Amino acid sequence: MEYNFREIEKYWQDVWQKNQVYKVNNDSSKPKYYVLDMFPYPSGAGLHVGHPLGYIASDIFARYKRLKGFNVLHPMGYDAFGLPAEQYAIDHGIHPAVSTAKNIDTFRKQLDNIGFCYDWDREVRTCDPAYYKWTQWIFLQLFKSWYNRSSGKAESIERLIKIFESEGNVNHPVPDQKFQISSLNSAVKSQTFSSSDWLSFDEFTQQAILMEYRLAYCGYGEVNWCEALGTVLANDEVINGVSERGGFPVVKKKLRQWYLRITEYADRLQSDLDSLAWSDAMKEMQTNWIGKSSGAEVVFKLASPPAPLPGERGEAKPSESGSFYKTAGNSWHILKEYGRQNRKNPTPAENLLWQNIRNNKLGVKVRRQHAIQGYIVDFALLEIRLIIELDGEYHNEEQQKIYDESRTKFLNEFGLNLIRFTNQEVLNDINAVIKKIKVAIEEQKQTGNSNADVPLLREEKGLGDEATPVVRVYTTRPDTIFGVDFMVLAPEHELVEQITTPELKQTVEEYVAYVKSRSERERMAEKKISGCFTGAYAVNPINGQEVPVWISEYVLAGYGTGAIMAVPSGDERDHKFAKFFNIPITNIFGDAYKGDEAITDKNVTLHNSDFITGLKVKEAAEKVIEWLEDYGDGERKVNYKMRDAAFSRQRYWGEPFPIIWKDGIAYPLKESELPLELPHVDSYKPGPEGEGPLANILSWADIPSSDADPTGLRRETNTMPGYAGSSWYFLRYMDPHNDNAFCDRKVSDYWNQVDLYIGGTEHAVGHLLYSRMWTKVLYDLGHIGFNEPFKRLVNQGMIQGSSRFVYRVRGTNTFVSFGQKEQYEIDEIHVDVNIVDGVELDINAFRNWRPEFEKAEFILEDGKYICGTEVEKMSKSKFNTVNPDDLVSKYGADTFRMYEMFLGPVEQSKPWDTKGIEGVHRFLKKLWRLFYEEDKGQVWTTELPTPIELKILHRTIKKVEDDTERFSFNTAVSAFMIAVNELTEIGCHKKAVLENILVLLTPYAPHIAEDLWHKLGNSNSILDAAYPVFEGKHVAETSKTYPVAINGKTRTEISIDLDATQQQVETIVLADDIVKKWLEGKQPKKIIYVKNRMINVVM
RNA sequence: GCCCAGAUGGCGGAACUGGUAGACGCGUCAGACUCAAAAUCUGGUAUUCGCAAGGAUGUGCAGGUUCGAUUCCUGUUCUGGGCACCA
Repeated sequence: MEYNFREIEKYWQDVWQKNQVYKVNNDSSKPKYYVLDMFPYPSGAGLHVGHPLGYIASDIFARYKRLKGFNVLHPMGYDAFGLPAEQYAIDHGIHPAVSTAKNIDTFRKQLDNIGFCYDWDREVRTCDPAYYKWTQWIFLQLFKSWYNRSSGKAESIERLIKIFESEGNVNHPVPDQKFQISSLNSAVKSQTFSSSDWLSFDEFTQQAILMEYRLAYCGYGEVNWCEALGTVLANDEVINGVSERGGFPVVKKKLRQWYLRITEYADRLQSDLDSLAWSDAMKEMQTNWIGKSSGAEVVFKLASPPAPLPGERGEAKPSESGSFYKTAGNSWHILKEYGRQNRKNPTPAENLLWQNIRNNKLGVKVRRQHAIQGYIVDFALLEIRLIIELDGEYHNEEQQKIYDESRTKFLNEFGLNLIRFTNQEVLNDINAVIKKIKVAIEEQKQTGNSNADVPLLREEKGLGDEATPVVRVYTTRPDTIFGVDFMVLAPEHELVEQITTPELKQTVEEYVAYVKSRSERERMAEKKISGCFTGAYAVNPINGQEVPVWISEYVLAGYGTGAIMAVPSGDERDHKFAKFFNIPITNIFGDAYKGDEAITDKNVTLHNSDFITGLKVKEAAEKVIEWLEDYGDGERKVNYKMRDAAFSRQRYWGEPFPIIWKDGIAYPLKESELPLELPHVDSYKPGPEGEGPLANILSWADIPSSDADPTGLRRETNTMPGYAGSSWYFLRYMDPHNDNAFCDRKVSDYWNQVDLYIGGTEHAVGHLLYSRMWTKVLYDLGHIGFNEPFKRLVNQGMIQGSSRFVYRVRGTNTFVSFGQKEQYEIDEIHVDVNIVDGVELDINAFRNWRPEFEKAEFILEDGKYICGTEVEKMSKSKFNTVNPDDLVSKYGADTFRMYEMFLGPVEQSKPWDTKGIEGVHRFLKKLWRLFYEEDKGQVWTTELPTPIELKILHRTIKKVEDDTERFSFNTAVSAFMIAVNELTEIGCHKKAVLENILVLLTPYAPHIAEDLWHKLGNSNSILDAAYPVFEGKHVAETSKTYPVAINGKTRTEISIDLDATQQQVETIVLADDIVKKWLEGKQPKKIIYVKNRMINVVM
């Protein structure tokens, strides 16, 4: 009886299906284990050998866990929305739903071939309305929530509205600092409003404000717009500024877009990484993506240009925030300077109070000696409009009282409340004073901001200061502030136009236009230094130094404030920039700075830096931040590199947004109206102005008028991006048929987190961050009971394609072999790897491959045509894909599974090579022969095993179990081979040994294991057999053959008892002839003996 | 440019915690069986010097730490993945 794998595999796959052996229950007395694969995008090319690598690994682990007694959830589905299906539809006129369904069928057949243990009852498809109903539903939860920074979690927008109604937004500032509430009836646009402000706003304004808080929100963002194709392009589709298809120019265009406010979760996404069993590399990538940095935001005022002589310059250009070139009036500067002096010389009481209330100790920002409308107040809590005054000594009590009253009255008119303490009160019982302040703050929060007509205070400047334009820069190195030599703005910074002097206007505009034509990646990758002076100067707040303001593409608008203070002596890029443009460099590192390289070492002491001279980075940074906060010229700031996630696409094949627009307000659909199904279209052309194709379907997009809503309702015509459906699919598998919830809470409580997630590193920052965020939102809102989706993550490597090339002599039909290609003008052509044996082309197969090559002529070398090779991504267009079906039909699923594992560690990327598959196939045949031989028939027996056989068995149990646990599947396969080789060698055919080997083998080669298991007389399925238990006694050794090295070089081997002492070992070693020879009669310096490892004689 | 990973015989890889470098498999060479082939089996196979015994060299490259380094450290080269609209 020979190993007829085709028959066996077909038979058992049918039996397993009939008996529904892979069906998983949501309740079980066994412990649960959830093994998940990253589900595939069902591309038209079908499954290639790279796909199953991770699937086989997870299948092995799932089966292994099942043998170990777990209730294992191991599902599969399809990430079925996406660009390629739509592009296919544009090119071939086949509807994405049709081509996707067809592709899924192919994938399914291919997956079934390999014999996975998926519970297919739980399959999900993201493009199925029953599925995306819940994607839309979760989107609505995001839309209807905001992130409460006080409680640190997502909460319902209803609650936010209640807060606004009762206290305005003083305690919950707008997340986006750039946002200004334009409807505020005030000379000063602001981010802060009171409860009465809120109540006075019209619905449009209220909704616009709420939009600034929603976790899913609408804003404006730039897209790649290709006028010629009339469509928005993915970054992928843009190459060097032109479209991949057709090579048409691509420009940036601003469009209304949906976003997810993932930045609010930055901190939690960062800190919760600690709880995950992911590789350090993966955590590091996410950490770097989130990019948390702490530093300072520093306010640089723009230097006023020299006062124009009368008549020399026309009217100064007024700006929106007041008149730009006009000074604010002399009194303001005098007051501010006066305040500054006061701060430098505080009274003891002031100082004590300041130390106790500074820096958010009250939860409210406090400024001291702050100028407001002609007065300097001692402490100003501008956010909540509370002033704390500390009275000096009473020279004239009566007069002081009158003065205080008038001052109080005056400030009250500006909506400011006052509390007052005496010096004595502060000095005698500071705690009582703090207590009173806290009470006042609470009261103020409850009742404050009642005077809606009064212009709002701008937190950063106070009243009276509006006219001076400022640039805020973000820096992670505030300690280097004395080394600032210039400032650089991102070319798209909003102030650029305003500050550029007329002489430089044209140069700046040209430079900005150049930068706009470049992608962000090109800008970052650019080695050449470029930039442009604006003609403006900014004042370093710390030393009053005026520095030139430049623009350059190396400063990105999206990061920090889009502006940097450049410190050439302390930053590599700033240094190169200064050298390139000959900007004088201030050295703040003394002798450490040699003039040719910036000093980025953080252990260097600062020089030439006023009050931080002599300090090191950390301490100096603290002092500078303190100084900036004291003087109101900046503040401590935590910054993230991560940006909010763009969540809309101008495409057809994605989830429609359950949103209806009316008069510029987004209204969510009711839950009962979900799913909002994707309408059928016949054309995939984009809508006018770059909107998605849905905009063309007026019958769908424009909602018919009715009496209740007479006009103006229009559906959102963008669709959701690919990662929408994949951000939560692991939850749907738990409860895939539930029509009342995305997943029943009881069920998600049972299955809980994914215990093992296997997928590629290419998802390190996209999918893996988004699904973490969605999980956290669902957790915050109480829909699930865990806040991380994937407990353990294993990254499978990429199987690359090994491409083959032929070389056609240009303009002919002649092909030259690899060795002679240098002698001709040639075109390199990808050739199908399946018609190349190694590097030798099958010439006949090539002629038959495509009609155009039918009459091909060849110039051979040594009678062969040798192809060129290159390792590339596996893709249909490169003709380097290998179809697993071919291998399965030739060698069987068990061989294929084991070979994929045998290739190397799952985590490692490697090019595919089919060559070695024979070896694995031979191994399975050899295994079979332990049971049955062709001529003899059954050879297995029921004899009792010998100690040596048990040793082989138990060594294998240990090795395979350990290797499976640590995902070292390639070495486990090797252990099986060793076991079978050894058993063959000693002629062991005993059921007692072989049966156990079969159970160990089940996860790897389930078909042959099940078949032989039954042939041994078992009637139950091996899938639920008991995993063999390792017993150390069978493998125990009493002695070991030690390698003996002389001076670290192995010279001989000596067998020594394991319980020998150092003394005994030394005696044995020194008595050895070879050791004696190498010692040449000398005494060894020392003998290193590591038990069970090695011996080293040092001379 | 930035972030992450990798580099070991002709090839895929092994060496798990700093302790015999090359397990296992492919390929290849020699042999057995055979009219022959396939299949199967046996033996050799890092490079190099040597008839052999034995020696030297060797884990991308250059250094360092250590009795001992594929493993740790510093620098460097190349390859792969990602860099926000491919999935």
